[in-house]
Amino acid sequence: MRADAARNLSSVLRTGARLLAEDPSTSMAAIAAAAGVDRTTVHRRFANREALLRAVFQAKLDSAERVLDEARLTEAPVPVALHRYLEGIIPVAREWPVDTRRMMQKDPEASARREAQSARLSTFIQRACDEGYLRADIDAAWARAVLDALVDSIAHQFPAVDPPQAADLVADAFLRGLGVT
Amino acid sequence: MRADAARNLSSVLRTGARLLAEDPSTSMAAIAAAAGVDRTTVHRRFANREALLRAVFQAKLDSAERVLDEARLTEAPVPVALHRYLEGIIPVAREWPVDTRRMMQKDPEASARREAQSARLSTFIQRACDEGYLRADIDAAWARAVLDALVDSIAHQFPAVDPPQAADLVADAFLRGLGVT
DNA sequence: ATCTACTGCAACATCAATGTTGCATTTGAC
DNA sequence: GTCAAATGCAACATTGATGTTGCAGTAGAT
Repeated sequence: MRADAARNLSSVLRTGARLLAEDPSTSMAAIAAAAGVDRTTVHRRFANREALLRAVFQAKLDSAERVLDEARLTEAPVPVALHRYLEGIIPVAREWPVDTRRMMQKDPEASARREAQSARLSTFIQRACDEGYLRADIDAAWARAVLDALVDSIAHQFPAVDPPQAADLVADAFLRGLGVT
Repeated sequence: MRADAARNLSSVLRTGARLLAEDPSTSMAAIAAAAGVDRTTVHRRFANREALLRAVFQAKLDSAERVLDEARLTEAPVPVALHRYLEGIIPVAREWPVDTRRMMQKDPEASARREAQSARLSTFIQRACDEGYLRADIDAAWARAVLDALVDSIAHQFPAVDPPQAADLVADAFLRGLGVT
């Protein structure tokens, strides 16, 4: 039953993330039904609705953190790291489509983690500026926002584009749009 | 009192749009309180919560339609029309930050209007492709998504940037990112 | 000054979501 | 086969949001 429990928990989290992304006010009953488990089972795993949300956020943050680690944002050459980051983060955005910025306000711990990850990416963008991959007149914060927007767009509005091609599209639009080439 | 009523109604719509953008499940009580009117007054104006949402959407669609008209997307030169559209649509996005795509599912009439407006913009993007302002290998749907993403980003994450400068930033990133220049 | 429309306030009914508990049943581990 | 953990099911209490109504007060139009 250990295996069953783990499988169900994971299913609830993924289903919950999907439904909550479409409608943040989705009821726990709807999530439970979509995940194929009873409503009370969900309540036994997660004390509150907030606890469920926290678990979803944590799962997304875990995945994102792994991507940031493996992209080697501080060591690898900018174009290489950028592409590796994109190819990794786009599936994460698709699997956990919840908007972390909006929904984590009431979870200070998760917010702090998110801030830390955000800072890592901002540092990378700054490095791209410093090393001349972006035009000198480009504001780093704007560059950062553009990158996030492109990722969200390709991840959610073009789910059929596979990660490598999606990464190409985003990197191309980003480096051409704000870069020197 | 006609004047009072109209002013209060407008205030409720704007306040509601702002709160609903932050949290789509904001209660009518919270909206009424933020707008400085009694809860029952809101219920007297809008039969349902859905009616309130419809009114917000309609207000946004009205503003957006005016922008589309005045931009002369089919007649003016592409760069001119683009800039005029951006300078007009960014304030609209800021004043009505509600996400029309997600929240209008249950309002077929508003959805249809939104589709029509979306089609006008898509047609314009297609013209930009045909006239050589965008690279030949760029998918029109992707270009459209990029433009929307840039507008949302500058509108909501950089509220301090005034519309003309914001339009410059978006047009620059868009035309450089996907264009031939 | 009067009338009308609008508002705030209080009270009420309703409903959906949340969260809890007890019990029978299932299922994997040993 | 036995045991323990987990689940489904039904029932219940609680809470917050929604929507309604009656009444008194208020402000603008005439």
